[in-house]
Amino acid sequence: MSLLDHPDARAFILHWGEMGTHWGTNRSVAQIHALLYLSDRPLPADDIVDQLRLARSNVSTGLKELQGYGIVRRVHVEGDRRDHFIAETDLWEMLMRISAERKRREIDPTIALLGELAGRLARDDSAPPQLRERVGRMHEFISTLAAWYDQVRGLPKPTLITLMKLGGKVARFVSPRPDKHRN
Amino acid sequence: MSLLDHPDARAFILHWGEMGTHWGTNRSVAQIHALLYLSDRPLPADDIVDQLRLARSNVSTGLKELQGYGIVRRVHVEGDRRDHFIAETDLWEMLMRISAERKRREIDPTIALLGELAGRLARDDSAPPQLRERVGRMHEFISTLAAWYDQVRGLPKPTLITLMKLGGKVARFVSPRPDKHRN
DNA sequence: AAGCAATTTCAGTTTTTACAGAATGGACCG
DNA sequence: CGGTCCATTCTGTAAAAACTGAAATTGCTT
Repeated sequence: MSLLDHPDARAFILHWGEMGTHWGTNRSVAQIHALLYLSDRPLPADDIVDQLRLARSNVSTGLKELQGYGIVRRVHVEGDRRDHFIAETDLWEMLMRISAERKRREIDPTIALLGELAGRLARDDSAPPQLRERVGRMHEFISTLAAWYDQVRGLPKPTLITLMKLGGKVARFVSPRPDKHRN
Repeated sequence: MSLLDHPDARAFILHWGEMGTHWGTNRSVAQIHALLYLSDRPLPADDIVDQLRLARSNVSTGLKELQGYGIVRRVHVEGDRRDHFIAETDLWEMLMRISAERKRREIDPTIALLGELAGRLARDDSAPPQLRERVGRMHEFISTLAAWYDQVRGLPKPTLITLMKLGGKVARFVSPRPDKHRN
């Protein structure tokens, strides 16, 4: 008896798949992830094929991608030769891993490029001034965000959760005198 | 003389366009945005067409989308009947608007759906226990993130910038005793 | 080391998305 | 009002992405 027989599980998986298409993967990958997230036991690729009606090859690729993000892992199941897969169920962990990986793949190279452009423009007298300024600001801005992310990411999970629950109240701790920095 | 004649401007726009494809819009929209961001004066749609070599219709659609995110606005230019457009140059503002809009369009409906599913599952005795639990957790998790976002978003910009620069040091303010909450 | 089961890779197809050009709509001017 | 200038919407096409099924590879098992 399959999870997908339950209409709410089905709704979850369909929605998750749709979300995927807006957030950087394709439907299949997100659906595979959703299915594994809901499953209470490791699933072999074939089960995923059956439940989601995808081609075997597609599932293989999807699993590889999910493993690349570190949110799915292969496990061995007693008495079965086939690989089985389980999803990370700690949602903090999941979020952290996805964001770390996307930063690595997309943000870091962007920062590198912006740094290069900003550097060159700073020395280029013929460059339009607003070009120099705007590229420079973009570089600085994204670098600042990235640095913040790296630091916060390093905090212990319980601290993060506490901070999160604090919400806007963290503002109490910063001096009410705004600095003059402008981004 | 066009911005795109400058190789660094060109590189910026091309890269930004590429980023767009990974972060929820298409290349054209992101390129239009990049061009406006770099421009020191309001541009009419025709100029965008000429510089980026896009169809007029495409530029029209792209501008509409960017205005939908609130990061581009129409301005009137003295003695010219045509609409002109400028991009938000405050990057904080830009980030805030994009994230607020995406939350509104994608996250909020997801929370609503998850709430519905979680509610129904809680009452459904026949539901597999891990299904109930996992959907419930996902709902709780995303709701918490969203609430955090809404609160932080409301803080004055200078406070946000200060907090950001503090980075991991904010952790100093939270008691080192971890709570037992698990997400 | 041959045979089998499972997985991955690859080439071709389908589906989806982005785009151009044509057609339509609307404001302003004479 | 009729014409011109812009902007937008619509429709078919081109480009890109996702997916399939077949072939190739890996690696276990005897």
